[in-house]
Amino acid sequence: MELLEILECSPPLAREPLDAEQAAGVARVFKALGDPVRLRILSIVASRAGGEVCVCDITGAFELSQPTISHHLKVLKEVGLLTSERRASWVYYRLVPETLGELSALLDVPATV
Amino acid sequence: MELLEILECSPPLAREPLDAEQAAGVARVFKALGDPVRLRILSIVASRAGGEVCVCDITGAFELSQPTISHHLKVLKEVGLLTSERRASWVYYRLVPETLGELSALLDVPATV
DNA sequence: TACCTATTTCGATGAATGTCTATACGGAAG
DNA sequence: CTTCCGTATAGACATTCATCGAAATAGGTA
Repeated sequence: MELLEILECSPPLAREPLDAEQAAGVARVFKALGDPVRLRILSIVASRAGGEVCVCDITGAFELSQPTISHHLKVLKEVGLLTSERRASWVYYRLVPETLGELSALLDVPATV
Repeated sequence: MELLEILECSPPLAREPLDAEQAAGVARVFKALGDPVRLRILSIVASRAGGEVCVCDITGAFELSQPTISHHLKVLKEVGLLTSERRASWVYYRLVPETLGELSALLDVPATV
């Protein structure tokens, strides 16, 4: 169930085929990345200097309703790409760099030669 | 329209936010990766020593109908992850390592420190 | 030309997804 | 305690997607 564990146990695509369970876990994460809005949200959070972004900062960057943004944040959080913390009235989202790093390693190609 | 070009022009997520056009292009590729069957197909092709895989070899690895496999191959090909070549009666699929490499770079995190 | 085989395309169906509006929750301030 | 602000959830709707069976296409062979 722990997606990060599945990612850690999955070999790079170029080394050996994924089994069904690994593929199912990895696919969940990529599916979360397969939406333009979520990609932009993730890049906003990932590139933020302090590492934290308030939800209100994100909703301001899109023409979408607040619940829609909240839904996308939830999806990114469920697959382990983001975490959230509430402080006072605001909720701050933060990147989980380990998850992103595992994905990057999974796709890495060992030099085309 | 060239997805590989879009990938090449898209900065790593951790460096700067994607604009709408970049996000749309990148999302198409990740969406293609967001299916367990396609991930397994891609890993089969990517890890194959000779670099080439016949469609008949792929269908044998799944419990799915042959047209379904063909559909997934088409999706992977449309986003630039695979290419195909016909020789005699058989079609051989091959990985496009540049596309995978661009994706890996996009997700790369510069060391969490 | 006709035939065989491997592959792709077509049409349909049930499930999943993105978006919205309306509502509920949680903390802060009068 | 009541009200307000920011955020999350619930329900609904239209669209997209994965899968299948059946039919069509393409290469090679004779």
